[in-house]
Amino acid sequence: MTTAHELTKNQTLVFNTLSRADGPLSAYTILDQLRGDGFRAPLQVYRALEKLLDYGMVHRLESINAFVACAHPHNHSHSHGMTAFAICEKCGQVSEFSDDVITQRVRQWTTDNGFKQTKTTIEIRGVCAACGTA
Amino acid sequence: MTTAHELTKNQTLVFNTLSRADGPLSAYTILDQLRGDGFRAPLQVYRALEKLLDYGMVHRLESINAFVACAHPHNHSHSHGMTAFAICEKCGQVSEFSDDVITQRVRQWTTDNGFKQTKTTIEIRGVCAACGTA
DNA sequence: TCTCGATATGTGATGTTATTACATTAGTCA
DNA sequence: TGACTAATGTAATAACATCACATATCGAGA
Repeated sequence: MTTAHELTKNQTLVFNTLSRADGPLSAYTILDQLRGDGFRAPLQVYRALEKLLDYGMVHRLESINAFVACAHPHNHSHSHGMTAFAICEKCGQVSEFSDDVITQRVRQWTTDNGFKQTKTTIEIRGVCAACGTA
Repeated sequence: MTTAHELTKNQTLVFNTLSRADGPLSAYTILDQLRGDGFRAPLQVYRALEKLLDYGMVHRLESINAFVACAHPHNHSHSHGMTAFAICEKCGQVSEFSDDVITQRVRQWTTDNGFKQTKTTIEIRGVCAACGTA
């Protein structure tokens, strides 16, 4: 299951950019950071992101149109659980967590309602502890 | 508590458009539907939506950049739990529900982590019962 | 080796979503 | 009236994402 994916050149560049960043980046920010490496067009970024999302190495934050490297790189122990994100609106930091009870309750609802789930987004917006006390 | 908000002309037009729709609409779709009523620019829609979101009469679906009239018109009191949405990718129908356990678990995490939550998004993408059996 | 097919890449144009900036209008109230 | 506030009108632009088409790269057979 946990295959180590061979990344292509562009995928590697995009993934490294996200890994080095200390918060989520938009596709266009990634593009700008990779101009020096020959990137010229948005599609180069979006295509790489698509694969990285497939591989589970990157997450998309729907509520801010941004992307972030997965916080649990080689640990897929939570891979059948849904991942939730807490996004600080002050500093931009994202905390990733997974809660079995939430996963369970969502599954409960989908089962009860015959809904075939493909992807679930859970994003909490607010102010993180560090920014809240500052 | 549940104040009936006086809606302005544009807010009323936008809200009625969303209410009549049998699924979520994008801001630009709303705009097109209201051209006959004098709407000319996106901002007219976005400004109305902003207020309607404030009033809790409309929800924004982050994962599809669209808006939908609240399914529970009367008691929109914020003290109730977080609202989750199941969005069918076949027919576009949205089911709105609220789960106390999920609300509880999210609050638990935010409390434990000193995160001051302002807004939470829970969106399930997939195929609804009707489309799944069809 | 050559050719085929699959995958990856390059590039410009276009489509879609959202905001900024500034002008105008309408209602409230001292 | 005048001054203040909320709502509206409009153009331009910013931000996010995809389409269409050309080219390149690489591995599996003939």
